[in-house]
Amino acid sequence: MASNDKVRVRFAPSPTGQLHIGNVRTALFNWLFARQKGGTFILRIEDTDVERSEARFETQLMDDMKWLGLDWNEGPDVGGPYPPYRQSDKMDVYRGYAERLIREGKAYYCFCTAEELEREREQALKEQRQPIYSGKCRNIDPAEAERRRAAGEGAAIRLKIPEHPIRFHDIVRGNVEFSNEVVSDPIIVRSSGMPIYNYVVVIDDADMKITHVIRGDDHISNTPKQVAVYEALGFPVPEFAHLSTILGPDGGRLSKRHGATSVANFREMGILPEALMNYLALLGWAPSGGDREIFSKDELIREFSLERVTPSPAVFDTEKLHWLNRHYIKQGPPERIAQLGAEFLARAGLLPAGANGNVSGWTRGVVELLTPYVDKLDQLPEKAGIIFNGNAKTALSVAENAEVFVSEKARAVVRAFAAKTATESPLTPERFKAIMDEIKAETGAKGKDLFHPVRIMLIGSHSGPDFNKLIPIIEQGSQLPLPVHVKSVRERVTEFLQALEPRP
RNA sequence: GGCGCUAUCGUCUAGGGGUUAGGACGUGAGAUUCUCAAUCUUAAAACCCGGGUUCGAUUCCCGGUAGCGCUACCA
Repeated sequence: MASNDKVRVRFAPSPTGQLHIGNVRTALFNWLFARQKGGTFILRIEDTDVERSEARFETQLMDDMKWLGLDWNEGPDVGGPYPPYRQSDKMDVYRGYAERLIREGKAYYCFCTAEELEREREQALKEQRQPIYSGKCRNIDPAEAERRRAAGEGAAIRLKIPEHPIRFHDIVRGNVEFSNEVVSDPIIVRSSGMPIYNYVVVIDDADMKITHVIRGDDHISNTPKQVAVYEALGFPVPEFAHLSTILGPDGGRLSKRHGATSVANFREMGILPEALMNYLALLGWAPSGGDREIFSKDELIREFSLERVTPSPAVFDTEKLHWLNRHYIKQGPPERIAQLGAEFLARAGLLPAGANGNVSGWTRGVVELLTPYVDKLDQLPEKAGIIFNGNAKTALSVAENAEVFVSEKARAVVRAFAAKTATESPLTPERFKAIMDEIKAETGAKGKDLFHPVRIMLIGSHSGPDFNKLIPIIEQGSQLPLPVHVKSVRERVTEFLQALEPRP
């Protein structure tokens, strides 16, 4: 291909379900390639399977792509110079090309019924033969075929596969060759008149001047058929790049039984789009040197290269995705992370619903306090339990906690803390520190013996965030009108002491 | 069954005719912190098997094995 030819690539999903993680990875690689080359990224909807295609999936798919940050230059919603961008709107075009192929003797009508073909296939399998089409209708005289059709006989259209091996170049895998012995004349138009994927995909790619076909490697065995269509139609054959499959932990194709598999799933879990993009890019691609893991969108665009894409399948590693997500949660703009985190808290009923716009300083503080403890944002409400769900009895019912108070010293610490904070409302971190120092001196407790009892009293666990950050959050929260009341330090202390040492 | 694709730590990968085979996630240990998380340091951990080519193969070639895909009037 001439170097001045503009790169044109496409992502061509079928709107038959949620956007799968493997498919977005394909979309991402197409997009990165296009953006790097200053080319065009096209979105095309492949909905020739009317049985399974649904409009709602098409809308969601676009939303998911936008969320990830993938934008397209041409598509069903934005148009472009080679419309239509939805296959169902293009039936007459496919029909026209099919008629041309028939006229030129490169395709023929096949009158075999589905049942007949099924029987032939079974027979071939039983006899250990290649289950390919017999070619029975290949040599029917065109005039005869036309007559039978006119008489109302149903017929599909088949393409004649050439008598030579079919080879093509793949950027990821090198040269690939298929013997024509194993490729039977494929049906390109059903007897119902609906064209078949392997046929329309070629017409669309050719019509849209696609220069590089980047797609999943489940298409690799279909490629010879498609190359045959290109050649029959006299279209230039594009470059191919077949991306490996994404596997689940058990080595099987990543599917629902492995858990989250769609972009929507990850979004709902509170995976940041930049984390997902970064992770997906690393699944099958690595920069030279291979010693960097963190890539911003711009860095990916700059450094991505199809030549460096690995041909081998990759197991999806949720742990690594979480690691990247934690990284981006920590590194991301605090405003934005707080906003996103607040949405999850609001959804759980902990914050007023519709807290859109900018979140309050307090909410931001809550998110920042809890953020080091989560892999993904949907874990925030549970972690926020230390702020919203303080309950002394529950805390003491945990064996680990109860054990601490077997010690008289621990009880003394708690009593002293209660006495000293009785008049402190709100308690400040400075006063807290001073009080703890006093208790340390008075009771002789220090380190864990000093802090564990207090921590259990305040948040129901002996581990948790830094008191200096925690206490202001609790005290301020207790003053706020929230759907779930945040107990103040005073309330917590009183309640806890009552539970620990009930007094009439 | 046939055809195709693939094969480096548990996982993602870098590398490449001679290397202490590098990085990251995860795991173990240590440091730090009142604790946990985070952070930092550190350790263990890999070239699928068999032939061939070669002075020398993890690397190149062939075969095997395994995994995955295709083998549709699905996409």
